[in-house]
Amino acid sequence: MAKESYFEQVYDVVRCIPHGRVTTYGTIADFLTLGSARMVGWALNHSFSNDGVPAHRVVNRKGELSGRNHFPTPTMMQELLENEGVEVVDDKIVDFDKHFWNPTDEF
DNA sequence: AAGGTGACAGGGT
DNA sequence: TACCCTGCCACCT
Repeated sequence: MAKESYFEQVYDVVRCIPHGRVTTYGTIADFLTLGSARMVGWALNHSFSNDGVPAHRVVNRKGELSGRNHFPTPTMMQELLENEGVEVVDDKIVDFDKHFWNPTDEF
């Protein structure tokens, strides 16, 4: 089997994020033991080349929608989260750890 | 080949 | 879930 690229593995985990849940870059990086969270952020930057990747469910450790500027519209990320029942105020997720999801929880 | 960049994280203040 | 500084690793020019 061909070795998947770094971002391919990140997409695989992001696709496993349940509806209405969110996770952080560091959590994904730690789960994949790929190195640092910056790699995950860089990978999600190219996520638009691959549909089906709910990048809006991935935020930084502060629960802030740090990547909203990379969406077609900066407000789309917040709307998507609120649509899934995640309350967002001032570009930050309310009760972040309550909506937090860990990939190891699925395995 | 070398340096800069990036949707970050963690600890100290 | 403050704010500031440093470390982190792959990709691009």
